[in-house]
Amino acid sequence: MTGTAQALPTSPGQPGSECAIRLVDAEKVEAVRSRMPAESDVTDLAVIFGLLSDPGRVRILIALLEGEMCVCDLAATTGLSESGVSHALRLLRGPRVVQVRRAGRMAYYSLADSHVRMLLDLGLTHVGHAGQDRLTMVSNN
Amino acid sequence: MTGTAQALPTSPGQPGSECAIRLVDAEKVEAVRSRMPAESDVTDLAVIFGLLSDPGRVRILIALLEGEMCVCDLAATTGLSESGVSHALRLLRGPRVVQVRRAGRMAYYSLADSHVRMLLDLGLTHVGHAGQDRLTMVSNN
DNA sequence: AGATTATCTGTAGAGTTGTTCAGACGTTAA
DNA sequence: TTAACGTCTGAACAACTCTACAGATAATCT
Repeated sequence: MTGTAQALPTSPGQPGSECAIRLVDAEKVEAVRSRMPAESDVTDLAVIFGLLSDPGRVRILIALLEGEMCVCDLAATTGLSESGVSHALRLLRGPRVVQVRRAGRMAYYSLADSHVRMLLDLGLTHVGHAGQDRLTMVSNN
Repeated sequence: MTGTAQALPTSPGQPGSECAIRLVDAEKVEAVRSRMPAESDVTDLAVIFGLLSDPGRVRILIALLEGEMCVCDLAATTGLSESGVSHALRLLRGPRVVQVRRAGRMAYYSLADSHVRMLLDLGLTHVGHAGQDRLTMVSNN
C-alpha cells in the first residue's frame, strides 16, 4: 500500500510533491504527529491494556483490589483453574502489574501498580458497575 | 456466579475435607465474590480494554484526543493504511468509543466517550509520556 | 454519462492468545 | 525417607486477531 506513490491532486500545498499519502488537513496532521508519543510508549500502553483485555485476568485484578490473595483462593474467587490463574499471574508479573509474597509453599499476590488500580476503577465506572464511587464523572453513552 | 454451593472448610488446613475447591481464606473469598461485578460487566470491561490493546488503535485514539479527523488524515498521522484505519474505526464505532460526522464523501471521526479519554490519559501517564499532566498521581514502580 | 474520490467491507492467511492437560519444582507433614 | 500439597511450567490445540488485498459503495466532478 505504501509503495504505490500517487501525486496529490488537490493538496493544499506543494505542487509536484512526491508524497504518497493523501491529506485533507496537513496542518493538523503535522500538529498531531508531533504530539504523538514515542513508538515504544504506544506499544507499552497497548500491552498494559492488553493485559486488562481478558475477563479472567480482570476478575483476578478486581479480586486483588481488596488485598492480597493466594493462588487457590483466586481460583475459587474467579472460577478459573489454578493452572489458569498461575498462567495469568505470570503475564501480570512480567510488567510488574502484580507482585508476589511467598510464605512457605503459598504465594500471595497483590497489586503492584496504582495506575492499574485506577484504570480498573475507571473502567468499572464506565461499564456502570455500582459500588465504586471514588471517581465521579459524567456518563456519556 | 450464583449457583454451585459448596461446603466451605472455613479455616486453613482442614484435614479430611471433601471440598472440590481448596480454600485458604474462605471468608475473604466469599467477601470478594460478593463484591465481584456481574459477568456481563466484566466482559464489557475486557472488551473496552481490548479495543485499547492494539498500537494502531491507540495511535488513532490519541490523534482523536486533539479533535475530529477524517480517515485519510488519520492514516497519514498513524502510519496505518486507510483500509486499516477504517477497519479499526469500525471496531471502535461498535461500542460507541468513537462517533462519525459525515460531510459529503468525507467521514470525520471523534471520541464519543469521556471515559476512554480518561483511560488514555491515565495510561499515557503510566508509561511516562510527558505532555499530559492533567491527572497527577503517585508513581509506584 | 463516465471518471475520480473517500470510505467501507469481505476474505484469506499469518500470527497471536487462552485453555487444558500432564508433569515439574520446592515446601511441609507423617 | 516418602507422601501430600501449593504453585509453576511446557506443550498442544482451538479460537481469536491483525493485516493486506480486492472489490464495493456512495458522493463529487468533468
